[in-house]
Amino acid sequence: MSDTSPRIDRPLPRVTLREGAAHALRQTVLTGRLAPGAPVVEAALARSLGISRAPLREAIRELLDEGLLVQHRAWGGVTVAPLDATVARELYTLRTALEVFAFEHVWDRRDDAFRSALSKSHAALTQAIDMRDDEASIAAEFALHNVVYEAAGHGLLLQSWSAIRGRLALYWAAHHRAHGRPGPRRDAHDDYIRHAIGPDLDAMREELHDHMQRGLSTVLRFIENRKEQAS
Amino acid sequence: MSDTSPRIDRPLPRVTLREGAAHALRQTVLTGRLAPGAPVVEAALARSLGISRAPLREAIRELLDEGLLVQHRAWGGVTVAPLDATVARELYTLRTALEVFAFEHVWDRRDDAFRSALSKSHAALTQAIDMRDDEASIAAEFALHNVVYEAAGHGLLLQSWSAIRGRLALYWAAHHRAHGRPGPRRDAHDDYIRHAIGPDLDAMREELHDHMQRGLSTVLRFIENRKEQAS
DNA sequence: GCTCTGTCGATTGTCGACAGTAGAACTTTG
DNA sequence: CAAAGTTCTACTGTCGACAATCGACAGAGC
Repeated sequence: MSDTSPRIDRPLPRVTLREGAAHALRQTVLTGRLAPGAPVVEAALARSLGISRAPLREAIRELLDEGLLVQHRAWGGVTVAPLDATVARELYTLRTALEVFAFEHVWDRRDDAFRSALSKSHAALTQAIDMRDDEASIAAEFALHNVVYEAAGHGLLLQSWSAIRGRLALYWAAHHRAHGRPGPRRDAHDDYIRHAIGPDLDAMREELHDHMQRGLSTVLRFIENRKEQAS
Repeated sequence: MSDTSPRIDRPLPRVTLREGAAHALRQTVLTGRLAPGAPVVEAALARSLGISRAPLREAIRELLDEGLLVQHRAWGGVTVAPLDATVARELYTLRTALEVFAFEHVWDRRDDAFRSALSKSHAALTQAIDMRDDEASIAAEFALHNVVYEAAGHGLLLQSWSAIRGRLALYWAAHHRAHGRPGPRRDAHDDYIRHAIGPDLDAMREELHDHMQRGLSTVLRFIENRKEQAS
């Protein structure tokens, strides 16, 4: 029983309107077309997407769980999550813990595929920075860290990381729009990669704390500037 | 401008059908009235709850995010999450990391209120075990660990813990129904409390790893027995 | 003038009905 | 009898309309 049909890598995603709406809404938030704090009105949004409110509501619930939208109480309406220094600090401290955990898990299982994926994504990040493509830089940085989380082979960890990643993207994207130069510095990940491939796990732990601390400082400075600019 | 109106403890909860349905469905899963692996059919459930499918669907999405339900693909139908040894291992390893993180955060801020809440919930747990009230034992153990997560004052951590807690409850509840004696051993948390109040953070870290390892072993044994019993 | 109350418009929460899909049951065909 | 094709059915995904709720505003009463 040979199959004459061409091999398909994976069944193409039967996309529902809810999934499409969630994706579109996510992009709208991350590109800032809906600014932090802006109200999200169901009827208007549904009309603009050309769908009914039912699937859109489910998509909104999805983004609420991701932390990109917030709802204060029932019938209160939902808004885009505002930028907040406390949340930013929590993002980076928890992210540090998760990434340390990821490295502890992957450490003894690091193979050539891991090292190659790491340096490959690092090269892509460097190139994106060189080309002054800020949006690509952000995506590349996510991809770089994603390599580690994927390699850990820990489903629950991956899920927790995803929950954080969404919020993080919100801050980076806002930063990106505010300045012309939003992406990470060109050499920001050199030490990170070096230690990630190296032999010393403790050194990697320390590097992670430093790396995150630097990232957090940048975000906090941005938030502070933004606040006094608003006043 | 003194307020003459009577003091109200808290604004009465404007509960929506979606919230009510989510709560009811969660209880149904955790009490095993819907066993792991069982299909969840919208129309039937909505009828039995006396509501329409729209709010129920949103409630189902909520439980999907909590990991209590799973959906393989669109139009595939959702089922109660099955018990799985790999997921159990992930639950306990990640939980260890989170709880270590929580203690690191709270360590220098431990005050009398913290210590009192801890010993209080420990007493409640011991009492529930003595009274052979298994359901109360589980609730009390959650409450005990919750004290730590709350005290850490880290919103994002609390959220990650909640995501894990739901799944954990699924395993504990199944274990609870299978055996007559499901709750933790009477002295299982003695060392935990002692170190949590004590001066040595490193000792607490080690105790956490041991504590979780013991819990994981119990759950894994249960899953294995369950599997061969099914065959 | 100030406070309270009733009303209105806008928005969210809910409903019943319809359309589309996947899998089971059945029929056909070699 | 087995394999492929064809209905059938139960279910999920989607829709438009209705009901409940909130915030703002205007008018009544003091």
